[in-house]
Amino acid sequence: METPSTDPAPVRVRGLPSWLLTQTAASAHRLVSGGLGAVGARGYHFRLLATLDESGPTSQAALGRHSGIHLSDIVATLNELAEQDLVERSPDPVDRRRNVITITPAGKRKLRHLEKVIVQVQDELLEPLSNEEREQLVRLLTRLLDHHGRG
Amino acid sequence: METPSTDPAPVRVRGLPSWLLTQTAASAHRLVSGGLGAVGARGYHFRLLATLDESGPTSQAALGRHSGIHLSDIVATLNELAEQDLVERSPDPVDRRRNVITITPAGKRKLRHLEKVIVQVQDELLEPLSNEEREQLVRLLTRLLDHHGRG
DNA sequence: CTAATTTCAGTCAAACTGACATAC
DNA sequence: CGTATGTCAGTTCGACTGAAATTA
Repeated sequence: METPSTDPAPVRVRGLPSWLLTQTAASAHRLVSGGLGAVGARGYHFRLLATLDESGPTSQAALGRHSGIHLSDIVATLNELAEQDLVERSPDPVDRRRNVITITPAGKRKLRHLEKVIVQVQDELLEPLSNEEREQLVRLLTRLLDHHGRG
Repeated sequence: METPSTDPAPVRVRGLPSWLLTQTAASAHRLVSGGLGAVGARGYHFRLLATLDESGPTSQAALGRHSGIHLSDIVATLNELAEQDLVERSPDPVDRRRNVITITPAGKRKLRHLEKVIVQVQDELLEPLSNEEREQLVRLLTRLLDHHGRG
């Protein structure tokens, strides 16, 4: 129920980059989930709304390519967003396989709200680091991400 | 099935530390899972065996405190490890609530094997970074982890 | 025919919750 | 009594798989 008050891990584990990454990611996930959950959203909702807002109306397949979210999850997440009238699904007249997904005004409002939450969470997450250190971390992680994910 | 060949994320998302962390952690998890999965293990197995090897025979509750794994997951993971004779569960004579968990010789052999796998994976994970950068990353993540996780 | 798009029905690992029986 | 321990059954989120139907 509550945080146990002891060692995070054995020596052979706690120095491992992969462990440090997954653990700090778990912290980040706790913070993000907490923040978004407090306003009835979760990570995929934010990521999809942000992707959609940036790309303009698109197909679900394109949404998948631009968000890094799997197509099957796109379908499910869009169902949830559409139910709240944050996005609109309409058939594409020029290609009848496709749906055109559009973010609604309510969706844009929600997105702006979620963005505020997310920004606050970043600050909580990075609290112990100076500005230079934060930038350093972002640069290092970006390099790792650029390298993998083209695999 | 295969990697989509496009943008990882929209601008408002791809600079977020929380997103970078969870995505690099996902890469790390893919690599670790792949490596461990190839020898029939997963993260909890390695972490528990390592914790156990370091602490010597202990109770499950202590194991939970020292590994950062939830008690309920400890139970399930120990069931799996015991089934493969990598650990032994025996009742504690001085406190009959407790089980004393001991790593077996086979468990130690397995642990040594898993360690090799894990070390290789670290190198794959950090490939694009210099040694100094790797140390930097480890320091920054450790600071974050020390800060959070104390509640 | 092949290829792209959407949908559905799953799996999986990790983290976590709540309840319960037992023993200290 | 309250607290610690072990067990079980369950959820959540994110990532992922496989298959099917439709249309280009």
